[in-house]
Amino acid sequence: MPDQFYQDVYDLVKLIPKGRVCSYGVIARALGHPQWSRRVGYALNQCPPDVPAHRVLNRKGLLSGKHHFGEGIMQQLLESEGVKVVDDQAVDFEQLFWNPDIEI
DNA sequence: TGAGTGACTGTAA
DNA sequence: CTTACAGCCACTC
Repeated sequence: MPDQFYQDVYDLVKLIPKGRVCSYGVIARALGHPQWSRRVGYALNQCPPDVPAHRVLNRKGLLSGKHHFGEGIMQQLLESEGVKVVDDQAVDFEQLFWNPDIEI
């Protein structure tokens, strides 16, 4: 049976604008489950090709999932979209942050 | 069934 | 401001 939460995660991540970033907890909260952040990570672990999971970071702006993308792939994707990454962290993370509750 | 692990977060110090 | 701890859910062995 399809997992609706996973689908909702994918749909929301697809809505993240190019060059913007978001966090697992915010996505979980936007879907009505503030404490399912770890589940969001598992959902993104399925990693469908049409889901820009590289725009999803942890709350510190750290590229938690870079290891799952491959060596340097996640950072390279972010850099190509204009998001500068230094020491596995997004520069101006707060400024680039995309809040689905407000900008949806 | 229970223990361990992980792409997390909020709060306390 | 950073670091440390506890809580949270799902999956695997």
